Amino acid sequence: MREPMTKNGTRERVTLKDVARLAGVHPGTASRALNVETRALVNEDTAQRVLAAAEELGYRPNPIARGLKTSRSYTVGVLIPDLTNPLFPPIVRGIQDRLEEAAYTPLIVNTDNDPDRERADFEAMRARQVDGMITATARRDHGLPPGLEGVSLPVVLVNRRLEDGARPSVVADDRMGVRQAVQHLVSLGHRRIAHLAGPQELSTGYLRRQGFEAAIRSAGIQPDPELVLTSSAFIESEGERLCNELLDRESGVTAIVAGNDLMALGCYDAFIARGIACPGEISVVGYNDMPFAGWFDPPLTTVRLPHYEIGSRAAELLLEHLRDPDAEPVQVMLDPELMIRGSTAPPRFR
Amino acid sequence: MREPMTKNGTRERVTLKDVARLAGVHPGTASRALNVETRALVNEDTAQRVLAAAEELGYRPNPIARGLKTSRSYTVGVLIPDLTNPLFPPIVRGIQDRLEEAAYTPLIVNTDNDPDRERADFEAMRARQVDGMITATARRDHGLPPGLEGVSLPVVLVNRRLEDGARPSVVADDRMGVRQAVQHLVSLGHRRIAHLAGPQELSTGYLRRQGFEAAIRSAGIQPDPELVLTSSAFIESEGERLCNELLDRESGVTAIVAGNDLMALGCYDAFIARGIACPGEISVVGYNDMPFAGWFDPPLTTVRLPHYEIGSRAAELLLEHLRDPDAEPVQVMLDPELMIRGSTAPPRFR
DNA sequence: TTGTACGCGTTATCAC
DNA sequence: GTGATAACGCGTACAA
Repeated sequence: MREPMTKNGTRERVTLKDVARLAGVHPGTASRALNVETRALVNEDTAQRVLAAAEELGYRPNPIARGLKTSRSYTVGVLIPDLTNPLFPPIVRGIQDRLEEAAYTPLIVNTDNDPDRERADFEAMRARQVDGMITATARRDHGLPPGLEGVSLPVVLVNRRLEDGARPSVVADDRMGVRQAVQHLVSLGHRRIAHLAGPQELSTGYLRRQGFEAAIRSAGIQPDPELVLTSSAFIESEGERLCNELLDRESGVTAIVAGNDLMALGCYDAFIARGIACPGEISVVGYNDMPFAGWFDPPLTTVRLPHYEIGSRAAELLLEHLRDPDAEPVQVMLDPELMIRGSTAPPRFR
Repeated sequence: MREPMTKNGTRERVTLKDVARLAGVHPGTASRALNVETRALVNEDTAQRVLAAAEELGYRPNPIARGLKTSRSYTVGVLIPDLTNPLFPPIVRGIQDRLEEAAYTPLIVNTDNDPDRERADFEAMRARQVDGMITATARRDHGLPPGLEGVSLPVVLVNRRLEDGARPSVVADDRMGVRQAVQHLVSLGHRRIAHLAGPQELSTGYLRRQGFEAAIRSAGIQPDPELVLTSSAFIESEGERLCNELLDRESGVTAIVAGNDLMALGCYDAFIARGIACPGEISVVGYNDMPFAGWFDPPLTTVRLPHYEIGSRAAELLLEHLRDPDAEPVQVMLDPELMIRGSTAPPRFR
């Protein structure tokens, strides 16, 4: 396996031309032989010669040059709020793995949920000639940053869908997830169930609240506006604040459906400070099943989302859209699963 | 702000040629005017005309074409084992944030610690003309995948350093971290301290074991080979397995330094199964301070690494190297910090 | 100071 | 079935 070397020992990058020369054919022919799409156009024997030559030289096509010609970059922009939020790594992993199969490379940026930054990132990705975008940001807007709604670039939405179904999207069924949580609590005997909702400008915060209210009604329980509090962010401190507010009202709550796991942890904080036993005196359900939620004290009952699959399906939709830009935008909705652990128990009637 | 539109409403991509035509100059001149480096070569007036034209058309240079010419992509490859390992997101975040400031884009790939895959990814990145690489894989090899050691591409190592200091690197001081853990246990009164080491082919596993043995000796404790067990992976089940093995030996251990937090959790598993109280009967220290380690039962005493800073410093080193390829490779070592929580206590002498 | 011409590595469109 | 050639968008010697 000889490879061309320079004096300093570094491998020169071997180009199509080198392969063609070694195979004794024209570069154009080599290109056709190497490309699966066009291999049929070339003689079987010569094709094999070219392939062998490419193998021997360790030839790797240059995607840059290819992109210049095809006006495709084989690159996909991925907009996520924050990689250190444990929600997103599995989603990103799903995206990457699926994309990689198709020889696409993801360009990942963190927007920190800042619309301005999202806009800037979006432009930057466009400048980099991305073939499409996957946005895992969850603001309840048009899917694209303000002012860019009309841009004709394949975009797949994650965690969010458009009312008019104008863009393909992959979401988990938040209504169903919350319903499972509520039904679980109801089956344990709870009737005074509260919801600490996430921010209503995020689709997740909004839908889970909707789902909560619907589930309460369909359980035959009289909805009580006092029992639904809304946070300004999906964070622990907000969960603690709202939980304290709720407990101050002495409304007889026996169970809480938190907007997500972090807010559930905030409830734990409040319980400890007040000396309330969980699940003895009050039950809590989280949302997301973040890593190691089963190791908390008590182990957290929560709703698990198929994060990895959400990512891989999103990549899949984008790839389909790239193949056939005129295809109908598909809306995928995946089922969540309730993980019953130690933070929920029958209510203790006082 | 008019932009050329096609019938279907999509913006055409505007090229240098369009700008030149509108400004009434030759594309070459437009190129010089647009490029900050060469703007001095062009008449002030014409430069302004070109800039105005570019602005009006919303011109964005095509990095693909530029890269083909300059063989620079303003792109950096980032090799990490697995994004869903909670260790890496903050590191990646640090890398991204710093790189973004310098208008570089990271290309992130997961190697799953598979040398073959790492090699393929590395080649793919090279094909994409990355200007440099950051590898956060921790195998104790040459820094580059086997067979690629001689490649002349700026590379910064994370979590690993070369004996000869041939590549810039950023690491946390594993020896110091383990020493802090051991000293903490010794100051609590422990003398029979065990170490469940990580895989020895990973630099982290290796160095922590070294650090443990050194710390034990400098604490004036007679080293006991019986008390050092080595795992095949940094995972919970391995921690459990080794912990059971250790306890079976009835060696009078009162404290364990686990190779990382997951292995510490494995110890928890073993304790629960055997009805052993932690920290009452035996203490455990983890490593990494993974997210929410303080929420475990008991809250885990562990060694915190400056993950974000590790990432940003690595990016910094790479950027410096890109600016001045002949600069001496810098080795950065950052200090860890012991987080004392609830899994450690004085030994109960039996 | 500006225009010309060429090349980067690849693919597409012609002839042959 | 294969070779020749142009073109993708840009940067840069070189000439003017």
